[in-house]
Amino acid sequence: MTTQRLTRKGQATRDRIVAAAARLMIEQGVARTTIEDIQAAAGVSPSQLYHYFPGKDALVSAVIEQQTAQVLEIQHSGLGSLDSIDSLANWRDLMVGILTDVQCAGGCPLGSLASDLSESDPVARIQLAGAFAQWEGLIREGLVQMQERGELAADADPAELAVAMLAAVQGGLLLSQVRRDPAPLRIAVDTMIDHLHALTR
Amino acid sequence: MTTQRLTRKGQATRDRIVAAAARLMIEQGVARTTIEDIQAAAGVSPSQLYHYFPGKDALVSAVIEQQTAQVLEIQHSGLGSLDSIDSLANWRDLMVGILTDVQCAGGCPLGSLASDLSESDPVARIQLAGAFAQWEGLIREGLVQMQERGELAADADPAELAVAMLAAVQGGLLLSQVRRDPAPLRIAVDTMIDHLHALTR
DNA sequence: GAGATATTGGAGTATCAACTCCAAAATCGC
DNA sequence: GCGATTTTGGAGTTGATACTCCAATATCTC
Repeated sequence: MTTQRLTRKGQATRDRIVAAAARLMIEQGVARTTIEDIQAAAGVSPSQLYHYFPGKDALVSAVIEQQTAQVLEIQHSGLGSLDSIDSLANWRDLMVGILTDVQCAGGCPLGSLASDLSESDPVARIQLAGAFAQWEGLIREGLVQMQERGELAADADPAELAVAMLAAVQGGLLLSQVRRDPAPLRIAVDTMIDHLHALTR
Repeated sequence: MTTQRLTRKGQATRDRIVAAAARLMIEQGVARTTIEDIQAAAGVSPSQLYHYFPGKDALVSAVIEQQTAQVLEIQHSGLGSLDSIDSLANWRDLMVGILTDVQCAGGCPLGSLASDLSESDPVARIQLAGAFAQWEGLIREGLVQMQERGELAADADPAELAVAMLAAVQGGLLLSQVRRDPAPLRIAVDTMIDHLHALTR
């Protein structure tokens, strides 16, 4: 009902604010990102920002929502046709490529926010737990499909393997971020792919 | 030379400050931790804190140094006798136990600091990269020993496996922190142990 | 195109956080 | 014990930050 109270121009302004906030919060952390930074980056005045968001918390929530959608979208485009070891390799290349494009800066948007907010914002923590659950679900479904097609051993546990794969992605991204080198992500994911491959025999 | 200018009492005060700063910075993030918070937690006055540290940056550096030593110490006690798949299982239990003790709060001290500081403090990033390199080296050496004893396939690559294992630990800790559930860490590390086990055949 | 509503500009405020200063007290070497 | 040095107390300063307010303007609906 309140959704339609936004004009086209208003929606554009709101989007611009969220995009600027996301970039800054992920890049330098939520606490280090000031409202003034966001205003400058989005090119808006204080009254504009507070017209669309009651405060910083609401902005954080909007950023998490937007980043969740974006990450799941990318995952979907990479995992959409997950039906073989080869497609997993493509998926790895997709992530390594994105990471290389940004010179390994920022790590995983969701991972960074999770590490940043888990202990200081319980609401955000739960929101992020949901995001990871969706991501994990996407991976699990792919593995189940592989299993149904006989490309994965029948006694393998897709649920556990999905958790391990997501952990490899997150841990690999963190190590790559710290070292400014895409190798850790590539190695971590490759090792998990090898593991799946071994389970196929 | 300046090292001996610290009295026993002074050393105790300094240690108290670092311990308080470490707890707060890891728990709620560096930027959210104020000097005043640290003063209160350590029971010291502003002049005391600034007597031992020129500013917040120096305090961050001291915290990283202390946490690195502590994590490597724990790893050493768990990895010291790394000579079999069984000892890896004990190592996993050690980490899961520690995580459970703190109700999955905080994640990995080094991982939290790395995610927090990588983009905003280049000096800290390099310091943390060194810490992870040491940790990785510890794991790698264990795997090399296993390989020499024939408990790991000769064509396995201990260097890559060590990176993958560390990524599994970091990713598992992050997911466990977000979900407040030790299972992801356990599953991620177990999956890597399974992988090593498979490579033994 | 007129009126209701959404959007915007920009000055202002109260609070908080990092850091300073100087003098008093405790500690150490001899 | 005495002098040099380290350690401590606590008030104060400067700047930043989240958020407010109100009037002016643009945009939609009909």
